[in-house]
Amino acid sequence: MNTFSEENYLKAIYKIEQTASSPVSTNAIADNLNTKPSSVTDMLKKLSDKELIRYKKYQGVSLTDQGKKIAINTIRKHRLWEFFLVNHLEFSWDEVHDLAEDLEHIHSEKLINNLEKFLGFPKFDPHGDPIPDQHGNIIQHQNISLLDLGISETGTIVGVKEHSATFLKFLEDNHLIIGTKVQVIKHFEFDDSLLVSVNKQSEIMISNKVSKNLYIQ
Amino acid sequence: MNTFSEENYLKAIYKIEQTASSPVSTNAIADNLNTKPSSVTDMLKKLSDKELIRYKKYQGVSLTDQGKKIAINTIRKHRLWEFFLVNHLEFSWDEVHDLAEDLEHIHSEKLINNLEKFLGFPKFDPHGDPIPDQHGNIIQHQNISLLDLGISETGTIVGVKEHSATFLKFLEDNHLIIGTKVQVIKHFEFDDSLLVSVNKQSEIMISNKVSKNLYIQ
DNA sequence: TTTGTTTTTTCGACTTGTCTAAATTTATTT
DNA sequence: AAATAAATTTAGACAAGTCGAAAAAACAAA
Repeated sequence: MNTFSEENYLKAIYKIEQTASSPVSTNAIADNLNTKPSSVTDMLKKLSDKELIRYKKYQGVSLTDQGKKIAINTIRKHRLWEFFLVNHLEFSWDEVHDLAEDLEHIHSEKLINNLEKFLGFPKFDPHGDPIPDQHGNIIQHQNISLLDLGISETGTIVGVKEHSATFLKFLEDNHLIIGTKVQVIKHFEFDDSLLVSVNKQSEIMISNKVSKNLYIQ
Repeated sequence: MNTFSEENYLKAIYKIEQTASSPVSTNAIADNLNTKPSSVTDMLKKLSDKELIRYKKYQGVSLTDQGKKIAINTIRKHRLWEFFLVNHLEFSWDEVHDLAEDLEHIHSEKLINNLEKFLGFPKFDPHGDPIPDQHGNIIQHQNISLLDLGISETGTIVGVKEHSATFLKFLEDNHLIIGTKVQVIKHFEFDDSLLVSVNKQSEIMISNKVSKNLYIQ
């Protein structure tokens, strides 16, 4: 069985692999985990010995199949717990991350599989991120942001790129939650802000920073 | 915030205080936690520095109000999680202990209070142990064992003293679960075994070891 | 290509929690 | 009360995970 710390490193490497290029650098991991490069190097040796990553000094790392499996399973737990907290325990989507960060390290396959069944096999967590199934299969995001929409085109909010509590609170305050129908009315080129119609009821000005962090379908 | 280990020590001290006499000895704690007396001494110093226990060398320990509060809160979490696992996630009462032992260390008051509400403010866990409320109040057990019942007296099983999986499985196999009505038919003095009527339907021979570990009301 | 900068690793150190072996204190027994 | 036994503590050691400072490697640039 792996430690909390090992799981966090594997998850970080997985996430960096998804966005940036492989192999993953020591500094990128340190940034992601708010730890120091020297600590990362130490852990990389350990993970390499366990054959959870491929690692050559100064060359960066990539996950092995086994490492990837653990990373995805950890993400699966995280997202199922988030779903549980929001849909059954009255948590809001901006306050579940840290708690799920702890719960994801509870080691019991039976627990997580039974929880998944109890929840009705949800496919997406409260932020619209896909929940991997028992075998590690994930529905991949399209990653179309609101910024990609042309004038008068419509879409539905299906996820967020940024997960900070402040951003999520902002969205909730402005009724830009998952499932909301939006239509781009105007695009102001000088700052890439958008005038958007929300659920055909109201209109709102959205900054570039917001629109690029909203996933649409 | 306290570490997992600190919480386990406080819980152990609390449990020993309940059964045996105060002050609690180093060896008793070591036995309870399957650790060595020298490790216990180290931790006692730490807990004493934090004023969670009263400790004088060679004199044993007792919990301070603050230490007791943490111990009870940890037990509260443990029992609420057990209730959740058995009543919502299809776990049986003999397989939840170790898992709850991990979940009880998740640090979030909101989580546990919302879980309690979701569960409908249960008063007893799956083994019949009382669940402390948010303020640390506990319904105290009567601790009448089946062995205390006289001939032809009846009672209802409300709890178990022993929590091992083997004992719990034995009880389940023999339909001696919480809520079962029992009546003592015969008492065999040579080995203190009992012939017991179960739910007025069947009769079963029960050894002394079993009867003294069943709580009745 | 030689110098300078950034990235990464090594080294020694610290914390937490554990252990064994030895020393000390308390308890028991004769 | 002295001797023995039991319980407890001390001391030194170890593993995990982290860090800062310094060395080494890789990269960039003049």
